[in-house]
Amino acid sequence: MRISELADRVGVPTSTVRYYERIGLLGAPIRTGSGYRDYGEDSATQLLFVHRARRMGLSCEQIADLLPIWGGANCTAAHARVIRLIDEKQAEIAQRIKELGEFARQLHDVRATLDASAPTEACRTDLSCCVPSGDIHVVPLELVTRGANQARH
Amino acid sequence: MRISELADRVGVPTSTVRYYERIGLLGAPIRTGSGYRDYGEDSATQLLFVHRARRMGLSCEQIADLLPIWGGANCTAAHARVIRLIDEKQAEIAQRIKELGEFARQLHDVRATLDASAPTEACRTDLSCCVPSGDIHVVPLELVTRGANQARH
DNA sequence: CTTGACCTTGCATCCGAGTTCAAGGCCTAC
DNA sequence: GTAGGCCTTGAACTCGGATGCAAGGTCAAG
Repeated sequence: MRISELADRVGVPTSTVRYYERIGLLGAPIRTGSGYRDYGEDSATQLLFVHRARRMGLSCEQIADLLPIWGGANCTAAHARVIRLIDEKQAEIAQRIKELGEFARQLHDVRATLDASAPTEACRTDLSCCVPSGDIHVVPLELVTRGANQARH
Repeated sequence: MRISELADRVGVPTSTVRYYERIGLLGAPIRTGSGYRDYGEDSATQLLFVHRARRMGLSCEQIADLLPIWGGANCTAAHARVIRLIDEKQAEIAQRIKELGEFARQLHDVRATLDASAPTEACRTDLSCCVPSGDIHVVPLELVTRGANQARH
């Protein structure tokens, strides 16, 4: 398939596809006789992975670290290293989720205060909600998600 | 307190403090006779909030949207708008948490495969783990966190 | 055989979020 | 009173992650 079809399927501009190829996040595809890039299904799968990973907040460099998993090159040597990388990424993700949960709880508290009190009174809540004293407990995911659903309907 | 003390307490460089003032994330403080910035406790509290929010992945623009909560200016008029903003932020956060959870699950699957199989065999797992077919279920937070703990010990 | 949509390359530009620099003023200790 | 450390400003610079542009090649329809 040509570059625009690939780009459309994954939902990125063609300029981004070329950029990812340039920085090594997407392998160079074969070319047609006239020099056009010609992609297969594997490219779509990989590009989708890269695109998703970017949306999760991983940097291009971090994604490049993860890609050898599917590269196949230098496979045996890379095995232990790749496992360690995955563990690190998972720890990072867990940390991010935890902090996001805390932040959501803070916002939830502010909202509750605003909701319950007269406008004029609520405005001077003085940031104390932002600097929680004592231990912070992780918000149960379902609680956060429920808040989101309320917001949408 | 002077700028370097404020910056040290919150853990950002002074250049960042001036930058936040410039783009409106931190109010301009009073000045000493000689023109030095002179901050009070409120500034420290607000700067801490901004710094935390940045670390959660909110953009400066998003943070600027949230700040009126504590601004006090134009209070009554802003009340409903601020509640809506909080709901939106919570929805965004919930979405981020959900996607991060999905991504963590994918990594978890890849890791399990690598762990269980011979290196040479695992290397050709062909990305199918990245494009889950069917519905994706949110990873329970505790599961993700457990993975992180395993990684650390 | 032309029109219009698509493709190629390299290079320049943009954006957010800071960081660094230059040129100079303040302040405290010695 | 001068050295060294902190402060001021505005402007320029950095960096990651793209995006856009110019100048030209390809290709299918009419």
